[in-house]
Amino acid sequence: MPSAHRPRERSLSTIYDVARLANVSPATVSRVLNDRSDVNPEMARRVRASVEMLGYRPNSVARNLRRRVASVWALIISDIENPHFTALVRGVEDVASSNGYSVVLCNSDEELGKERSYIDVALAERMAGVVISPSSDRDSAIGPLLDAGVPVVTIDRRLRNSPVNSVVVTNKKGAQEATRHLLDGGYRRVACITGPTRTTTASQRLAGYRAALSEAGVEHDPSLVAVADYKEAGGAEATRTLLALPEPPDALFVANSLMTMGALGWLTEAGVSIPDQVGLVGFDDLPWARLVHPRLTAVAQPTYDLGRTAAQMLVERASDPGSPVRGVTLPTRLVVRDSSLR
Amino acid sequence: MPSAHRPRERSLSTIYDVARLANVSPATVSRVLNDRSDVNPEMARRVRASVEMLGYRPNSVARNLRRRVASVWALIISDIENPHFTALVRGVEDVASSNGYSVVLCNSDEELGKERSYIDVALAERMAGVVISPSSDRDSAIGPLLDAGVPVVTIDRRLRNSPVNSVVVTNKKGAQEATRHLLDGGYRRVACITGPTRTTTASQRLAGYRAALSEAGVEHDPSLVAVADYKEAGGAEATRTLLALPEPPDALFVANSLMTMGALGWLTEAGVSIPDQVGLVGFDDLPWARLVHPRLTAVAQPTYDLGRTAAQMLVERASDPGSPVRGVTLPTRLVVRDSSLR
DNA sequence: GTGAAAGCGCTAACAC
DNA sequence: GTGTTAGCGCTTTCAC
Repeated sequence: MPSAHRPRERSLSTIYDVARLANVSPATVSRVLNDRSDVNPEMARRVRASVEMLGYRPNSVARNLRRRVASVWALIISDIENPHFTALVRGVEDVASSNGYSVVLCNSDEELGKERSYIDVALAERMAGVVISPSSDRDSAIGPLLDAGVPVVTIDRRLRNSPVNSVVVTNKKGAQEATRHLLDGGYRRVACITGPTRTTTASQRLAGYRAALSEAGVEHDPSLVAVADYKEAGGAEATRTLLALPEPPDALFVANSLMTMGALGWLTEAGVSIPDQVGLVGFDDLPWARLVHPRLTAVAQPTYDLGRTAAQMLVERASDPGSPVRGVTLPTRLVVRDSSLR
Repeated sequence: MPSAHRPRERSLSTIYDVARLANVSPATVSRVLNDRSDVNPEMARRVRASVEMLGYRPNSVARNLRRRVASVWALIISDIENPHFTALVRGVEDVASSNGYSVVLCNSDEELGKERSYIDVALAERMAGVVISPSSDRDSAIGPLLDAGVPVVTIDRRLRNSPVNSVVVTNKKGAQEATRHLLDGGYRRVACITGPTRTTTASQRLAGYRAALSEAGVEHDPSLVAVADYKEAGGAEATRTLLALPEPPDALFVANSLMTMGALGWLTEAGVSIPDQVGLVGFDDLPWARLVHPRLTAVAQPTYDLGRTAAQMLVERASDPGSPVRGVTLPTRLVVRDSSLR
């Protein structure tokens, strides 16, 4: 990792330049810039004029060093190409900006190494808070953040053994309803394609699938469970494997939208008719779910609220670091369309 | 904008703590941490052991203040929910990380105000570079970045009147091919739904559409051009308006994928048959384009390369600030599927 | 090769 | 109210 970091060429003006031009002390400039009331209006006017004239922009690096904390949050999501995660962003951003914070996004790509390096960045840059969808329920390295007293909230997924706030959805229940819906529709061999089992969403959705089977008195066939990577290609590959089974499934419950897209693509190209030969239900409802053929039945999640709630918990935690750890669970809703109705 | 920023509770160890424990000077610790060769191996060993023991993490804020530049890039994209922009991210990230930089994403949401505030953040945090898809070709406020000597590259879109590197695709040519394809297929009244005209992509794609019409000797009917917002709802609304025309179009060229999705959704719900009653071609090819019904004809873009190239130009610019301003244009490719073939 | 010391630009005591 | 001053944690001359 070469780092060709070199200082800037032109130098920006500092608070001292402004102070000199306005004929006041740097402290007064600082007071004006931070909207502190106890400044003579005439001085304040002069300061603002000087700021304008010099095109002065405060150096947050110096400010953060002095204040010991930046006014930026990191939002570390596990897959930038998954629309579910990008939809969360707005909810977080809205709450952040109304509380005076900026949000920077970091894409961990389901890789613990990248996740860790972004946690390092957040810590090293002294960011004011971190919202993270952890790539692993055990190995995510948020310890240093907690040690440093940085407010942390996990979103979409939980952490085991870590005392942090979290916002998730009813993963098990949603998966159970989806699977039950397939069984109720007369499908007999329902398979499940889930995600990396080190994520709580994957394990909970799998648990919901299993619960629906036993509730219906259907014997659980382990060969009908495939573990993939939450990505499109993984979903396609898992579908191929499942359909190649001696006794292939007649329905698929797929644990996220990208894998559902993969499954749908593979089935379509293989000429498997949906919902007749194979029924299909995915977790995550997205705009294109009603545009594909057949229109997809899916478990819808309140993504904006997920983001909003996580952000609110972060604000709460920042203002009262001693507040008890909470876990919020938001409801999912099964949206029935054509892919599961034969 | 309240800002409830308060200092951290627990305090992290500093370079002085490490120095004391290792029985060396802070300068030596700094040398070890920055991999400078001229340090006694035994001392280096002691330093590393102390770092380990204390769980010491360098404070980048202090480091950046001293070095006058951070090792982070800002990637300011205009719509986090547009898969085209999220696909760019990987290309930028890969090049960044192999050059020792981290990337933080900022979502400007096509709003100049948000864009400006993220530019402020990038500047205030002394970030090492900025890759931006400007929300406006004239009013984007990158001036302060250039004044400060921050390397800037625009991606996907260009800026008029600003001497900055840029990476774009053959917008006009791609749009022209798409429109020509519709005309060649026998469609006579081809409409165009474009994006905010203050973006170079929207104006170039519109220009390509017009070029194809005149090339084919088709008279240009201004009522067949709709300007929308590059978002799904806007595409649906524009489609509704166009189809309500006394002489409605028999084909649509739509300037981005989200609006194409909106158009497809509206047409489907209105019972308009594609491609028979109305032909449809979109700009941007996405995974779901082949899964929808009918399968979408689209102009494909080399998104990963777009990101990669922009990042490479940023590296180049950082190492040689005096290098001439360049504009790179990458090729698009028309992918013909069912939505345009009757 | 190593350490002492200055200083990056800001904020917050503290003195007036 | 306003100014003086110290210091946030690091890097980097400059002596040795």
